[in-house]
Amino acid sequence: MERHATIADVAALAGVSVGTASKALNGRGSLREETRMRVREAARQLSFEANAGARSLHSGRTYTVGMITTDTIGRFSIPVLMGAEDALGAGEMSVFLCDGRDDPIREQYYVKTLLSRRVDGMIVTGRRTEARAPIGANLPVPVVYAFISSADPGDCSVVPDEAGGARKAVEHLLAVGRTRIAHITGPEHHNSARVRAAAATERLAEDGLSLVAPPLFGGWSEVWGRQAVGILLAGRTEFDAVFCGSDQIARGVCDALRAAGRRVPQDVALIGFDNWDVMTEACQPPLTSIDLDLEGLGRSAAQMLLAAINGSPSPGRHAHPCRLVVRESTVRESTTVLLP
Amino acid sequence: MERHATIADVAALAGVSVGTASKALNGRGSLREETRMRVREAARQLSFEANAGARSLHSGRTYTVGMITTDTIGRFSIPVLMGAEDALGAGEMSVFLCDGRDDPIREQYYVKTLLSRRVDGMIVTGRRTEARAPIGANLPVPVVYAFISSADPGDCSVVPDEAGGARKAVEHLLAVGRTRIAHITGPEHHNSARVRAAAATERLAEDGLSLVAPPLFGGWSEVWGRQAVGILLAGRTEFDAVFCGSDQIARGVCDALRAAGRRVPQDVALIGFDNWDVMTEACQPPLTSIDLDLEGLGRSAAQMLLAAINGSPSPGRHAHPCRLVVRESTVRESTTVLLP
DNA sequence: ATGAAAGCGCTAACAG
DNA sequence: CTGTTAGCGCTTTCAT
Repeated sequence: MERHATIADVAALAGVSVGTASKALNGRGSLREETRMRVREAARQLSFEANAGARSLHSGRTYTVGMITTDTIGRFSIPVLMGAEDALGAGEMSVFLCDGRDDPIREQYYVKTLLSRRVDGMIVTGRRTEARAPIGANLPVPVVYAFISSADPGDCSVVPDEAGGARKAVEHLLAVGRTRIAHITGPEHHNSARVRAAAATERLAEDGLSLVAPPLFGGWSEVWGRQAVGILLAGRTEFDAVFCGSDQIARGVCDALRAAGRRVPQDVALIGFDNWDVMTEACQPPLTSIDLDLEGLGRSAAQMLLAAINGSPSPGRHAHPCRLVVRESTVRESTTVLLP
Repeated sequence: MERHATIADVAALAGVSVGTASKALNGRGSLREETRMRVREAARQLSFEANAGARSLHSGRTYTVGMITTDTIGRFSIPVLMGAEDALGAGEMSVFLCDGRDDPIREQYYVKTLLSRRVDGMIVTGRRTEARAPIGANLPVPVVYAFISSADPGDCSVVPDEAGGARKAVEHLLAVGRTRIAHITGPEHHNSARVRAAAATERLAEDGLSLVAPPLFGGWSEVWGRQAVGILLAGRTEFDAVFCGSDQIARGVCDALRAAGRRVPQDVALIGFDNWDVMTEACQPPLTSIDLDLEGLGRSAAQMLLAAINGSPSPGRHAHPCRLVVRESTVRESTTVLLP
């Protein structure tokens, strides 16, 4: 295990001063081409990599951003994280990852750590779309909230347009000729469940319609989806479509409907939410769903952060549009189609 | 947005020299308690956080490790990552995350980036358990491979004991009285599929038994699980248990068996692999599975890295044991039981 | 075109 | 007990 070479080692090997070596390596100043090459060769030979910490003492920048997940890293934070990593990587920035584990103490510890490492900015993300307390007041670096949002309306937050997504779901069901729509979703204390239910109701009202029954709030799981169908069938309500708050619920609904002898989509059109491949593909038939475009959201958040770092912040709450992805649970024989 | 305060600012505000301020803040040297408090108070007032980069110029350490995923971050790398983050966090270390995206160029770029940032060590992980080319030769910092392994047997790799896991699965089926066991698994070109199939076969042979049919290689999906049951039923082979290479396959198998009128577990005992909650919980009945303990694996890898950083490397390949998790797909009416 | 020297923020000797 | 000084690795004037 070799030691790290310093620029002094390189200079010595090339027979020049450190100042010259620095210029040669960074393409500054005016040097003889021959000298430049000699230094470059020495650096290569020693596997020299400039010490970023020392370097940032001058530039004041670290080309690093911190990413804090408030709760545990999971299915929702990953795509956000990847999208952000993508956009930041293009800007030659690295990402520090910090897993908050729903622990405010841990979170504050990480904020301090990131600040001491002089990150150029921070992205805060999490599993729920609920607004949360700002991660700190008057921080010396810009912060962007992605997926979750900050309770301070002056902070920059990028959130999925869940209401818009729910409206798209309803519009699609209407477009394929369904009017007797039921809604099965997650726990009422989840912001997402409430927002989506409200938006669906509202969109139906615009066409003079309403849900065939009040929204069924429960859990986000397949098990709940199956139970909910039981409840729906036990009531005498007729329905020709079900809009579900998650793909897992939809999958459960689908299985239960089939077990009860109802065909999807002929008798009942079915649409989920999240566009989670594991569920949409395994569902019989494949499931139409609403995609949150989390990767795009993460990318967008990162771009706003980069802009803020460069002096052009985008304060406020930014809604990132959802996408409808049509599959056979709403339209027979369709090949998969993406609509904007 | 305030600027970062320097220790000079703190010293000035407290009316002492920077040297004294440094000692006060780090608890070194001998200072009057009053002075120490005065400096601390000044630091607090200015929200001073020592510049980690400048600090590491002296210590030579950054208290940072880099984590590179060879392929994209996903369901398998997350728990590894979290386990590692856990163990490293306890050692006051931060994690740099780099997403390799299966691109060797990208990967090498990240290795350089991490080295220039003077990480104290690196963890390399990925989605497949296959051995991969070392990430670099003769690097100046220790490297541990987690989940995946390095092709160089001298490198430190921590991998799940998949063969042991497959043996546990078979032993459990034998323990609940099944002897006519089928095996449905992923693509044959996947190392995991081959290893698990071979180990299952071998374990049966130790009891003078064999699989009722050659392993059915296909995909890792539910769809393939359902298809495979069709194949199995079309042949005239009798079977009283199915060991599946993944939980998704098992879930598909379960659905198809039920559709064919076979009861799980009465007619056919069913066991999966991965212990992925989404599948094991939604399966009817809940699915017995083999848990790779990826979080423990990540933790273990991180501990080895910490040890290596402190001068005690653990070269070679280390197998991390799998755990059997019993649910109702193999045992009726059981509450969930964990076996070692 | 090149070298010498100052300084980024911090710590650690060494004086006083 | 406290201040001064040197130096970590690098960049950037300013001389030469």
